[in-house]
Amino acid sequence: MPELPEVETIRRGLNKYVVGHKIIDVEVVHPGPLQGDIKQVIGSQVIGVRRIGKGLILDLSNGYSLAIHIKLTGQLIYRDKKTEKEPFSKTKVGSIPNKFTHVIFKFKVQNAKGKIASQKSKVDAPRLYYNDQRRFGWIRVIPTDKVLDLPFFKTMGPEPFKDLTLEVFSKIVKNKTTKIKPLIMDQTVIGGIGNIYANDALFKSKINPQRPAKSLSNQETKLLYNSILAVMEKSFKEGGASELSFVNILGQEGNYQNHSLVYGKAGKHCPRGDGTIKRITLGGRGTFFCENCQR
DNA sequence: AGCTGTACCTGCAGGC
DNA sequence: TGCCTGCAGGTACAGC
Repeated sequence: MPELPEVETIRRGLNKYVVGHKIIDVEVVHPGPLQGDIKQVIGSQVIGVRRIGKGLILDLSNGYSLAIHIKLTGQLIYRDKKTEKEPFSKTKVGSIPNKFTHVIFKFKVQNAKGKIASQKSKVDAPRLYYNDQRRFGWIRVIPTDKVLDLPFFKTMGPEPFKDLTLEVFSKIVKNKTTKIKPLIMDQTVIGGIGNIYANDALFKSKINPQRPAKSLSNQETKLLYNSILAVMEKSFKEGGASELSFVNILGQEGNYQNHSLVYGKAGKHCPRGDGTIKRITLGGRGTFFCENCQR
């Protein structure tokens, strides 16, 4: 499901296909996810795309930004003349647009010299489709200089591959009585880790998810830190995890779910030894681990 | 302050 | 077959 590697995969896709485009129209099929005045974005150019934790920010030339959170089942799918023949997932997308399409952004393309290329009609315009099956996601239209004041971004913790160094991670873990799995999934503590990678990183580190954070030895802390990076790097290579509805910018599935270590594998044989993967609930979330080798 | 439980939403799996 | 229930998840928030 969408965690740091999935959202980063989408960010890279937006950077490749959407940055530089001018928004000429926005079709609102269902206004549910929208907050703020969406008309505000029409006529502006997409000048950059950022990711903060599991959130995305499209910065526009008119001083506004689109802050987007796809939560569990959101999708951002780009289509234009060049990409319309690319195959996309039949099971996760089906057709474009579909009954889960809430908002459609329509663009003019900018050429290498910075000129806006001519577009015959809005019908042929390149498009970005925002789909969301469970409607948990949101799109906020907000002045760029106010984006980081949104509580979700303002409280975001340090992130793997950015400012979450081993030293920072060690300080987070040290002295905390909280159970280690809910702790690393708390976005205000560390940005970007969700259920799949928390489960797999703890399995890789042979640490029981119920352990109080402060019970981890220095060696275990380092091992967990490296495991978080390792499972996420693996996921980047696999194009993300399409456990639920995740697809990339072209509507294609990732493959990490076929390589996950323990997530969703209750009752299955432990991939490392003689144990069986057990499922418990921790912090209200499904937690998968091997009692035999995670201690 | 920090924790737990629940709401949000809807497709799907499982039970009868 | 088909209805019904419960479950999944990231985040926000109420309540202890």
